[in-house]
Amino acid sequence: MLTIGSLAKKTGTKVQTIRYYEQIELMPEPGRTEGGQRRYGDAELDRLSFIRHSRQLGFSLDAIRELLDLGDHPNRPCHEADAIARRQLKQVERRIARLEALRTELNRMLHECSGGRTADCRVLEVLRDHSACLTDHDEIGA
Amino acid sequence: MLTIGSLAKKTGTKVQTIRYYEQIELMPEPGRTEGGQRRYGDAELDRLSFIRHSRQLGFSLDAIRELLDLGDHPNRPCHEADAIARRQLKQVERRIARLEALRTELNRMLHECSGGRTADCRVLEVLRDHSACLTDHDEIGA
DNA sequence: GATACATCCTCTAGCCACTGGAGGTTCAAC
DNA sequence: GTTGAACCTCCAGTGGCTAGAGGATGTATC
Repeated sequence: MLTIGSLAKKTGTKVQTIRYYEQIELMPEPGRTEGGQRRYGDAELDRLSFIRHSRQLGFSLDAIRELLDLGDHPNRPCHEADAIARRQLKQVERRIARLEALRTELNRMLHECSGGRTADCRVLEVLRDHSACLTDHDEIGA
Repeated sequence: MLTIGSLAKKTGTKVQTIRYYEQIELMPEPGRTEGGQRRYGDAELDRLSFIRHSRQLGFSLDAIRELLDLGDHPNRPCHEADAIARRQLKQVERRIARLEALRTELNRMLHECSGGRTADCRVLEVLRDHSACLTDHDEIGA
């Protein structure tokens, strides 16, 4: 039986995060001691490990909820899990493309800056004037 | 003189976002009509364009605050703006590296999945067992 | 059995950067 | 004068946690 603290340590999660997962019903309500402290078993350890690992791969909590659900039905066909992962991959690829455009633009900006007064600063100038940009970058944070 | 709606349209910002920027003092309080509606001039248009463009390049609102401040002091040396942009570039590069690792892992996961029952699903299995991963990916969302 | 003190508990609020909605007012055109 | 789009303020919610207050519990040591 694990306390919330040792479960946290084993999974690299913060204690508050575990309680948060319980609150949003991503983790089940665990058993308690007489004094009211949470105690966890192996099932919970596995579940939390799954969640954390999925988070590290960038899945949203909603996607993880779906994946956990699929894992509970071992006889269902697997293409749903596949689809979720594929969706995640697409999102990652979109983000990479976008960040690469930003990298290009930032590099160009920095490259052109000669290091004089801010009045002549290319960095500020580019930011002031979008038309000085070579790349399109319309969405924010995508 | 622009209404908040036309300023929004010109800069590709939502009306609420402009009011939000005013609230956090990123945009100044504009003049008002007798009836209390906001009216904007060219200075505000320029400032908001600068802000939006910087956001598109991924700068945080705090960084933008600094950049705007620098723009107001044309005789100060420019290396501060440079440093902010360089910091931003570093962050973008870190994110790209991290996302590329995720892409690799997701691809591998999907590639190994043969499309049977969820009980045998490689996707779920990899998520269950971190040691099946080739890459390290310890931070979340970096 | 007492004491120390790390860890646990609940509850509330905050982070970022917005976004949406309720309920009411103003502006411009016709 | 009337319509109706656009404006106003205020409040709450998003995702995914994180931090802190103020108090209770659990365990090791004496």
